[in-house]
Amino acid sequence: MEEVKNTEERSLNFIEEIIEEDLKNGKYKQVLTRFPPEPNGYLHIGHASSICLNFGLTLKYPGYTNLRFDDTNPVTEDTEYVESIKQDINWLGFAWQHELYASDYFDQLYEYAVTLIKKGLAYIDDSTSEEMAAQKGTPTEPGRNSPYRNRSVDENLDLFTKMKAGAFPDGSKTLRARIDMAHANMLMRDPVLYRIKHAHHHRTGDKWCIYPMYDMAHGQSDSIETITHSICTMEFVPHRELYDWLIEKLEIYPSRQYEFARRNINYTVTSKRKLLQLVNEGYVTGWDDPRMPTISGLRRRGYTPEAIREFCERIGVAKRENMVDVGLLEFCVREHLNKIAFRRMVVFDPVKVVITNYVKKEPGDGKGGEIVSVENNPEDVSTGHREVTFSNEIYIEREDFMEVPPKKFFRLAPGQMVRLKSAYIIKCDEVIKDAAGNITELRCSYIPESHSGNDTSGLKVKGTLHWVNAKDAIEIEVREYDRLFRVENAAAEEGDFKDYINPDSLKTVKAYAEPSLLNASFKDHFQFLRKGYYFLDKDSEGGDFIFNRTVTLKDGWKGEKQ
RNA sequence: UGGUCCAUGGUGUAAUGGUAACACUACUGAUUUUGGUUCAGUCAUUUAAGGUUCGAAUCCUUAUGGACCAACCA
Repeated sequence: MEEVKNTEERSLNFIEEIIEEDLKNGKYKQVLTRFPPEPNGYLHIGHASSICLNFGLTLKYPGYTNLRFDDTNPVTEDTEYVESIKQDINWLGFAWQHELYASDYFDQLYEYAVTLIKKGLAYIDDSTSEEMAAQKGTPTEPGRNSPYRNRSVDENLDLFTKMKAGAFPDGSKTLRARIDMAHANMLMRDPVLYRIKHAHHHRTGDKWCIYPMYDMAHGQSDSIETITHSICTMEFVPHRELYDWLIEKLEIYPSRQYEFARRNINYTVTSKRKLLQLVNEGYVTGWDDPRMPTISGLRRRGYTPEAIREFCERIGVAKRENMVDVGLLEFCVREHLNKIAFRRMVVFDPVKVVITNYVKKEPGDGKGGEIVSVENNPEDVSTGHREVTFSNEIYIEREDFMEVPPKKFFRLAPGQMVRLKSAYIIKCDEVIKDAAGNITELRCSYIPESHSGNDTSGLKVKGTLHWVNAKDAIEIEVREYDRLFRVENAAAEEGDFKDYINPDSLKTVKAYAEPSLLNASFKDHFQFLRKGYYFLDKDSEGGDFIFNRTVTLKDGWKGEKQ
């Protein structure tokens, strides 16, 4: 008898609940969302959450998602950012329905402003920003009306036309909504709708010298595109009242705004302002520095879109303050990379091992040695095997040998045996040191019957080491990255957040690798056995091979602590 | 001292008035030719106090704690 399949449906997040309700009661037939970045910086892991949410929703429900650049502030925006944002969204695996810009709507937005003026709901204010701030009041005290608040509709229309025509200098006038200077919501105290900026816009060039503010553009753009669910982060909650007010007064399509809590991740910062500082002040090499939490940084570091999407899925969507452990992101990337990464052997800090009783001459290269076969990925047998040369001189990791080993040291030590991955079991017979007492060489003997795959020695060893053949190992550069900050939440610490940067976030080392790494490409992710996951860096060129450490392997060994 | 939003293990989410669930982390143990992977197990009376109810994480009240709001930024 077949058991009833217990397909435990993943529970819905609060936005999905709203959508399912809207769909069920016929409020909408399809769901339209938008991802609205401002092209003034690169996308980061926090944006990935929003991207996965917005695009994910319309993959799950009928409808589509627009990409809309919120480009209403020409002085900070640039096409470089537009290009990087498009690339990052694509790389994450999402496709937008329409590529749009708030600046596409500047003419319409201007008409909306005129409508408000005609309705007596907006006026031209000559107050300076300081005067305006003084009039604004505080959260606990009401504000005062601007002396320009009661200009006639005709005068306002005339002034606004002249503003558009360029008759006034920057900052000399604004268009303000006429709402209520005593409103409990500070944003409703006659917010600025348009300001004068004689600045070149990345799309509209010099056509405009007045630009709408966020509140005058965002909801209206949503409305023009008939976005049904306009999803943003919690800091926009107070804006919702203004969002709704403008839609109501303008009598346009009623898009609705919903807010969720932005995701904070420990040991990093996700604020475009702070990330820009790190870039501009040289703390990192660029927006795509592998230490950056940007999508481009993560990509360069070796993260995969699958891992990032899985991460966003796992952290979910909610409204409460949060601080996600970066360990979860690392788990997600290890989980994916474990399935797809090619295993390779690389020795970082080599110590030479001479196998004194090894006399094989094959395969006849004159140096002695043989070829062993090593699986490319034990998690995926379809990836097959590769050939690696073995000889009487190899390198192993210096830390894999201890002259006086602690209790559960399963690696090499005098008189102790270990297996060399996919090759033989060896035993350490003698330790050679230089005058200063540094170990320069380990003399070992191997067990001829212990060849991997057809071991008849009957020996059982606890440890298996990675190694490279000293006679053909290639030299590579490895960039070992660690968390960018020493503290979980640098932004919340005393003083400048940059004081908490981890000075050891990058260590560049030389390492010795098996020659198969010469074929590495940007399509491949690697696991350097017993070390971590690595990805070719774009700085590699000519004969240079540079690898970024994506993440270490989980290390279950407690070390020497007894 | 105004308004708004939020409060469930160390972390992130679930439970939609009916036995607090899942994942990550951590710690045990098993398996392993990666101290990886895999597998098994351990870790909370839901911020507090009242109330409604046969029954409350869920509804109500109060308190407490946190976040956000006074750019011509978004």
